[in-house]
Amino acid sequence: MINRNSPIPLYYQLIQEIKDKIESGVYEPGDTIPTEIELMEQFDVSRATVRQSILHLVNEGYLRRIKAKGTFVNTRPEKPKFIGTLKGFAQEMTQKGIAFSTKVLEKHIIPAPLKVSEKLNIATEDPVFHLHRLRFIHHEPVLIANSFIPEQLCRHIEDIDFEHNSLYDVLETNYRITLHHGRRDFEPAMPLSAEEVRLLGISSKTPILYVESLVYTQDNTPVEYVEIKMRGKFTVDLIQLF
Amino acid sequence: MINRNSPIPLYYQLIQEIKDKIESGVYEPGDTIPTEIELMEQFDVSRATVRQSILHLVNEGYLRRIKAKGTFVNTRPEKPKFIGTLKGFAQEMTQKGIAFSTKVLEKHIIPAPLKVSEKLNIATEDPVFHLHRLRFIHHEPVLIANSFIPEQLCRHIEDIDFEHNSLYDVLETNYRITLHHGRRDFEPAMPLSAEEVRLLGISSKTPILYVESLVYTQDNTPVEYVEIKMRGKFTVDLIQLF
DNA sequence: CAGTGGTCTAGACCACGCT
DNA sequence: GCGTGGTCTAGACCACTGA
Repeated sequence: MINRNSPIPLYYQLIQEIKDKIESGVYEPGDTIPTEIELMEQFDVSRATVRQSILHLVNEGYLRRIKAKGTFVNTRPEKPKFIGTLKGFAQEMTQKGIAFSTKVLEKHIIPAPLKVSEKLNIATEDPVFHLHRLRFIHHEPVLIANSFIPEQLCRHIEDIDFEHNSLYDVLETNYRITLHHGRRDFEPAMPLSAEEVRLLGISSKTPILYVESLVYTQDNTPVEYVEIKMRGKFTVDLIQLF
Repeated sequence: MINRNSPIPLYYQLIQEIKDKIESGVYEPGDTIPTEIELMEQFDVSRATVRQSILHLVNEGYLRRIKAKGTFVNTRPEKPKFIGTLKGFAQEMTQKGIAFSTKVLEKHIIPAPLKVSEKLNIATEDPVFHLHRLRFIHHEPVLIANSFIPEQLCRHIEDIDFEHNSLYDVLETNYRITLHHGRRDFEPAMPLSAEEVRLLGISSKTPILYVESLVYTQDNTPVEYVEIKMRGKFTVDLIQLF
């Protein structure tokens, strides 16, 4: 079951083995999985390796450990309540048949600022591609996006015309980078700079929506970190306390 | 700096050391911390112990590691955007000067159901105290709460009168359990059972607010898992896309 | 008392970034 | 080529649970 000649680390293979058995129902929620000793023998690896695998799965919420009792299977973590699709602005608009356009404000390789380097898990000052765009719907400015991509993943991307090409298309087509998953954080905010107010054509007292997004490839490499500021209004009916 | 006679594990002492230096600014965001080898020598522990400490801090977002480059300090994670206070219903109401009352529907030690055992990090079927309450404001039923607490933490709690005592007060006063932090998840829902509809005096088509809450002591021991269903309405002005 | 997970040590080899 | 973190081994002792 475990292949020692594979370039895939043993602990990672073991994670997959256990995950598979959980997802396929061999191990059911509430069951204990085999003890560390048993797993050592089954897969002929050291205890430290077994522990590395198990602790990883505990961190991901698949398992919980109780001292002197065993390692228990959790119910599959529910999907996040609000799942968005991993679409870019262009895709979204095209799909809805909405006319849009893009103006590129900035397009350079720069040394990664601290915050960006943290998000992309690279060293501060490592080169990143910075793409700063203003996007329009029906000729109305609605959205400012600041994207950052490690330059290592996309050499010479700064030569591409992003007024007529979508970023996600370019990543997929030119660099064979397929985005796999990601996370977006939404937060209401007030415009921070006069430039934002000017670009979006709003008053400095208009609240905007601030979105931070980080997307990854299948193997969990961070690809794009993007900060979006957009205007508009949105009403949600929530439920209330009193 | 590290005390080998302390009952506190070495790796945990080391975590505190590093965290302190981050929080006090000795290590600044973007800096590298000492290498694993250097930390081994500084604190005279093995590399595995150093790694255990560092990986813990990576998991908590304090550090990030970049192979062949080093271990970097992240900017302090911002506080969650919406911080609530860790108050119970009774405290909240008293503070606002609102008249409220409580009816206990159920009060027993039971074997922990699967979901509860996972939340409280105990084994399924381990004994837990189950408290099922209906709470009123101005004699109107508004809230159903199902609380679960590991029985090990609160022996004989089932003998206490919870119509005139608040749960959090009892935990603090009788059991010396001080709640330290927690998390609440809010979610709109429809009433699931006829009982809920009846108890809350609502129609089965009225949406309700479903809240899951898990609170911990300072040392991260889960104390109370509670599921709340409440009625009411709530309007939030969010910002909107288009 | 045996078995579990929790902690810890002292080694080893590797891939990778830098210079 | 040197130094970094990444992976891995083969031991050890402990505290706690449950029979």
